[in-house]
Amino acid sequence: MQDGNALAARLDTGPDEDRTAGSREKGLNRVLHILEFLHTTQRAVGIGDLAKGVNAPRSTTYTLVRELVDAGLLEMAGDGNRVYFGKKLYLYGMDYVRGNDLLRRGRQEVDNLSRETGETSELCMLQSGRYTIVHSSPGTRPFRISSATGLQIPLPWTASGRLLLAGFERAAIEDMVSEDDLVLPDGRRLRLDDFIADIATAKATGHCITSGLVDAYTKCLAAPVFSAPGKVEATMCLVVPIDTSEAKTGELIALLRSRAARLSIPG
Amino acid sequence: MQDGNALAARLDTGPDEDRTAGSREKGLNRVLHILEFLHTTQRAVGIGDLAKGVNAPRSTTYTLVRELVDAGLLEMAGDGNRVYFGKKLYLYGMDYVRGNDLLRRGRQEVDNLSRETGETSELCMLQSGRYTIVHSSPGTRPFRISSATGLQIPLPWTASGRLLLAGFERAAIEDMVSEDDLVLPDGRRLRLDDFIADIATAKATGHCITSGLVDAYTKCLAAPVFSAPGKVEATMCLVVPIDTSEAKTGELIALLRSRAARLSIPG
DNA sequence: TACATATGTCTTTTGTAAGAGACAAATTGC
DNA sequence: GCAATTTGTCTCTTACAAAAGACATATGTA
Repeated sequence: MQDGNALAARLDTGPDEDRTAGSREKGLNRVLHILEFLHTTQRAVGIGDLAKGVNAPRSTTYTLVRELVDAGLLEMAGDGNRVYFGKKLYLYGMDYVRGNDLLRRGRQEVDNLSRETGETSELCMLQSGRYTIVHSSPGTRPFRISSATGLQIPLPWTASGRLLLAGFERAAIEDMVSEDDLVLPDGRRLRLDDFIADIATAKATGHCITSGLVDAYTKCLAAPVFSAPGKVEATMCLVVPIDTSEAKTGELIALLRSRAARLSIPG
Repeated sequence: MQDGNALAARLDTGPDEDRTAGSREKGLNRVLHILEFLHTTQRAVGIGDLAKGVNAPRSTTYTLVRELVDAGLLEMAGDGNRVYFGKKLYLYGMDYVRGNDLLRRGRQEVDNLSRETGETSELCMLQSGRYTIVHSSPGTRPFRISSATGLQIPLPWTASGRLLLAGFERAAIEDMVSEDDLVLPDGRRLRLDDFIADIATAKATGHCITSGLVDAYTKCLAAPVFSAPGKVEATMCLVVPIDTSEAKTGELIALLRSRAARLSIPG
């Protein structure tokens, strides 16, 4: 079977995830990798590069790409031998939005919030154990704090991450957080226990503030959106300069909390 | 979807093209059918029903659904045994929008147009040989003319359809239009030659108006968006009451044309 | 209470799709 | 000009995924 994979052998309990690529992968898996790869590149990619990128045989990649293009999930990009996401995915995505009150209203609230405050605002969710920026609206500051929609960031780097994990057991949290996730961009290393303590605090206070975690210049304020009592379904957050005054920060947190509460299912 | 329409084009060396569902279908095909099925239902579906809906074995369906849910393309809906589109599809869809100037700006223009005119406005494109409403913005009229985004309508029923086919040869048009497509909702039957003549007219005049085609109460005004000289990439259209005056119609057509021109690639 | 119909999981079989590799035709670069 | 690389298509083999079906619960309904 999995002969000599460099990674440590796992107890069979784990649904051992992300293998970069194996021999004779299932077609569907290859497709999932292709989509994920295009999501990370954020641009049209040549089929050859795509094959390299997902570590799949060229012949297989050609076949799959053709099928996906025929189905409309992918489209050939302008010059002719590059592919990117297709209209079908856009349509399915809109279906998702339509069927999802929280997302639809959340997008609206986020847009409002960033317009009112002038700060970058985001709607965040847990996406199969990963922190995901589902929608973001840039502030009006000259230095835009960029964070693309769909970006996946380690949970411990964010204020939202602390809130999103509020309902989980320690074991579940350990599963979702890898060793690497605890290392901040500047090299500092969080202790897992500290992180878990932060989560408890966030749960208790009903909001979370982190300073200078992903970068040295910003503070992140987050408030939870509940889908049921105690169940954090999403968070709204604001990204503000790290030197924002105490008073102003408090004001923003209050605003944020009230908006997030609006989105929550009453209960 | 390209399923068992009796009149599938046999131009290419189709080995054994698509049947509604054969035995031992490829997993990827099953997935494509599942997605398309969910798109038509527009709601969460039980796995059993899903299996019936796409005419796939239950065991296979369970397996595929689990994989898709794990991947985030589908999500289990609230009550527990229903599935619908997942966040990943939304994210990919947003990627598509981001990488597609025309769509991004087109959505904007459509929203503006319907706000300014009070009429329902739509952005339409050809989606693998099918007419597709890519974005629509409802007007302010009490009787909303509903037409969901992503809805697929036979090309001959629409004004946009006549413009979208402007660049194609007769043979290509015949391939895209089935006999059934020529039968209007009220039972009337268009002649293919008339339709093709309409297309030529639309191409020549640079816009198209149809009255009482899909229903007896509305008129549809459409203008082309060009991605290159002569190449119609999309259309913008307005849906107005059928008794809208000549003068008002002319006004709206002029507005529509100018907005569509804005979207076109200059050239 | 039985009786029927759905849900979810597993095991076994076999038809076939994924992959290796050869090939011609473009596209590069020197 | 001639190599070196990349692109797109095609053929053949076999590892393995799709399907059938048995099984153990639910859920419904007469």
